[in-house]
Amino acid sequence: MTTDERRRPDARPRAFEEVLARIEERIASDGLTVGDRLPGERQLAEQLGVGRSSVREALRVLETLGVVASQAGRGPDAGAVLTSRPGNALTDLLRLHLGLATLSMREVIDTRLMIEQWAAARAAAALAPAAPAAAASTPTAPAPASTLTASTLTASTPAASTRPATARMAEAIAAMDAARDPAEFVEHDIAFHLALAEAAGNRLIVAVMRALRDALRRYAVDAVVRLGDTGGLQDDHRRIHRAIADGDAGAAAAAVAEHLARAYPESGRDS
Amino acid sequence: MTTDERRRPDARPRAFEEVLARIEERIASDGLTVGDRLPGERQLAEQLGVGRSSVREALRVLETLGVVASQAGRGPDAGAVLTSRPGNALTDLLRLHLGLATLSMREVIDTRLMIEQWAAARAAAALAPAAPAAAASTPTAPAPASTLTASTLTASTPAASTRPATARMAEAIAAMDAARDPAEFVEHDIAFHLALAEAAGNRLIVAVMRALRDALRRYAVDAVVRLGDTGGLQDDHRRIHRAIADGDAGAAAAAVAEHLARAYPESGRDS
DNA sequence: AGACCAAATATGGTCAGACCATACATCCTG
DNA sequence: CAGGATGTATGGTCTGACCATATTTGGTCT
Repeated sequence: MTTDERRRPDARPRAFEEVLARIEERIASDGLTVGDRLPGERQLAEQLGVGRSSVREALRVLETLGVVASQAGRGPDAGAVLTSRPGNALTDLLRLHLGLATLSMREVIDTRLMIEQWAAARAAAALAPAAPAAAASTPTAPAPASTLTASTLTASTPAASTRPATARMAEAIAAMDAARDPAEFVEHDIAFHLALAEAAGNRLIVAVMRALRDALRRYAVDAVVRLGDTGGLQDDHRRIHRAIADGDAGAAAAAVAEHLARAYPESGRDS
Repeated sequence: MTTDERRRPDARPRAFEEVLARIEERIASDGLTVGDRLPGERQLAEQLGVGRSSVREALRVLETLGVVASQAGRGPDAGAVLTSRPGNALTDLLRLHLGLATLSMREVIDTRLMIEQWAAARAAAALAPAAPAAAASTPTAPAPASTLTASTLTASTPAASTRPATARMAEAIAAMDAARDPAEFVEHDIAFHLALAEAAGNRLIVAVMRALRDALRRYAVDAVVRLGDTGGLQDDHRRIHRAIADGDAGAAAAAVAEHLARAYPESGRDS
């Protein structure tokens, strides 16, 4: 019984893979960055000595990975432009693999818990006035995390990231107070926790967090409905926000842990 | 300023996107799982009323996301088969976005640190209640975490996951002792840390960890070369392994923290 | 001149058909 | 019955054509 390994163990690379490699190579060597345009499909095909369809397959892969975006027509924005949207790829990845039962909801939730706690502590530490004088740690505070412009990573919410993350957390809390139904509440809840992740200043974490929350959206709505009262959750949110704004990493982590225990009471086993 | 948002704000879906949706729908409704075959490209094209090239683009996307694998020829394994390899997608994602400077090495490393510590504590906790016996012993009871068959997620190392994760950790330590050069050492070091992640029993974490380590491979080799002596690292590895085998979450987390401080002494640098 | 409208053009999106490479299935032979 | 020759289904690739879209260009009218 072939466990695996049978899939293309050696096989000579397919044409589109060659194209993929050449484009990646060109990005690295020519120092192309976000916003730059790639040659047109026809031109690329001729340059690389392959058919246009192979070029298109390669571009499709790059688009899936959030590296390029194509636009028809003419002008500066037309053609394949280098972008930077790993978020969608992660979201698709989670959704599909959850559908295939390769991943369980439990695993996704656990991962979210891990990130949430780390991000809270990290965000608080980034905003802390001065280091607690702990030898052999934290050399030079690199740019106040919240200054980080994660805009290039935001998937479809362009408005975000214009203000400090802590401010957006406060706004999200207010919006949750005003929410009229669970779905709306969850929407702002996601914004709150996303802002929390951004406050930690790590774009990879933000992208993963966004994908996780997207995958858990429905689940979260059900949880809110089941809870009924969102007062406790809001108390938690306020406590988390305050701890981070105060730069108290310990309190932030503790507040998040409490919040998650409330939101995901059943430490349900696998599935 | 083109903040964003201009890219396909509404635009009617492209043919391959429709195909993608239909295939995903079919997976969900027909309850298809890993190992099942999809109809041939020509047949799919006819069923969905699109050209074969559109079907191929959709399949390319699914292949990129690690959901299908195609094989030419004839027989039971030919055609597009549902698989489960999110790992490659994550690896490609990281590599490309690192190349585009969308992500910095610092962010990747920080993420790795987060996962590593969480996994260590989690792995220890998973082994704590039931069998606090020695490592690589008593594969009897269905140990909560280590029993998890992550085999479906392993990218290209099919041999793994056959034995308890703690046993593989021990083997990796031995292999590192026998390593003759930094590259070889790092190879087994990756195996060690991957086994650690697997011991935590979360396939998503394992997939992410694998991608992170792949992205950091070169960086890790340089670090080992710079360090010169690997004795300290090995002491750490042994301490981590023991703490996990003993089910001591606190000690495991502490040991990992120490190890990482040693492996990544400085935290500047990016790119 | 300036404003406005029409044609040219560049670019991705899509399809149809052909042919090749691969690998199993089938059948024919000895 | 063994073993090779042939058949065939499947992905891989190329070519060429045409459509849709959006900018660029240029001409025309006021």
